[in-house]
This record gives sequence, structure tokens and C-alpha cells, in this order.
Amino acid sequence: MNYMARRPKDIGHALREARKQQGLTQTQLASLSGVRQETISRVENGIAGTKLVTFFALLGALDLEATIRDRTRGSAAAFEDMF
Amino acid sequence: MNYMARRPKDIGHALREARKQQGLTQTQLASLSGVRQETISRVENGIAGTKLVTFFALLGALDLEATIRDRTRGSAAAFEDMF
DNA sequence: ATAGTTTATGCTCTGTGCGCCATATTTGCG
DNA sequence: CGCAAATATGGCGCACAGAGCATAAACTAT
Repeated sequence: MNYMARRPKDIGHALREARKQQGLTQTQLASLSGVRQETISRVENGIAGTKLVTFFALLGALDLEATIRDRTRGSAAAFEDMF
Repeated sequence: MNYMARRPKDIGHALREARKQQGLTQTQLASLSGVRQETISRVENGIAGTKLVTFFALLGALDLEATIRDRTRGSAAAFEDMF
């Protein structure tokens, strides 16, 4: 699990993949995170105006975290996947 | 530059550090990103409801990117900093 | 095909982010 | 200290996210 994100749409993809990977439905994730199923659907489909609070609620429920770093690290990505 | 973020407040901190590191004022970053100086101030101080669009506008202007990954990677963080 | 589940979409309403403008407060430096 | 630059804060207006509820559309299986 290691996704790079530069646009809101990337966030949606990452969240959907993580959710599926954990075998959760949107409804299950909804009760885990406190975010409604409808909202999760819209977020996963890349609604740009999503709030950080919502994003982090989903991140937490999926046991994920975000990191912020320079864009010049693409070459190291494959290496990091070793962990 | 490698910040871990689990809450909106972490985002603000990371953005501020990155901006300072590049020797930019909020006003300069404002014209670079299209986000207003007042908004940048509030975001850096951890306003929870910040929108993803705003966040990514600032990320892009600072030439940063976000990654999403499992929370079990703390031990690898120091190692990744080698890059 | 049909029933059951999962996901997407439409609506109203409330809350709030952010643009915009002004100003207060803090910070840095002589 | 005193002044200028940088950052923070407040008000107003508009746009839109997200709750809540309903329902439609898309899958999945039997």
C-alpha cells in the first residue's frame, strides 16, 4: 500500500483500493469512519472539494497515513515498496 | 522534506515548514498557488475543514506531493530520509 | 431473469471554506 | 524603541460539502 497523490482524484483512487484491499464495503467503512456511504462514494470518485477532515477520517478508519515530501523522489518509490 | 500526517493540523505544520524552507512568504505563496494569504494562514494553523483542492494547490506550488500508505511504516521513515 | 447487495445520484438544509477587503497583531531588524 | 514586513483575524457573500433520506443503477450470485 503506497500511493502517490498530486490531485484530489488520486486520493479517491487510493482510498478505494485500500478499502477493497481490506474487504470493506462503503457501508462498513461508513460506520467505521463516521462518514456517510454516499459521501464515501463521492470522495472515491474524485470530488475535488472534499474536506481534509473527511479525508483523515477515512484514512484513520483504513489505518493509513499520509506523508508529504518533495516531488523528486519518484525513483525511490519502488525501493520503498520493499518495506 | 518528509512529513507524516494523520490529522489536518499535521498538514498545516508540514506546509509551513516547506514554505519557510523555500524562503517564501505567505503572500508570495499566495500568488504562486492562487490561494489567498489569509487562507494560507488559516490552513497552516490547522483549520480542519480545509478543502483538498486548496491543499493540493499549495502542495503543487511548493513542489511537493503526498503519499498514502499503511501506518506500520514508522521504522522505515528515517531510512527513507537518506534519499 | 430475479432477488439481494453494493455503489451512485438526486433532493433539501445547515454549516463552513474561501474569495475579497480591511485591520489587528506579531515578527524581524535598524 | 520604532518602523516595516509578515502573519493573523474579522465581516460579508457566495458556493458547495456533507448529513439525512430516498431511490436508482450496477454487480453478484443463484
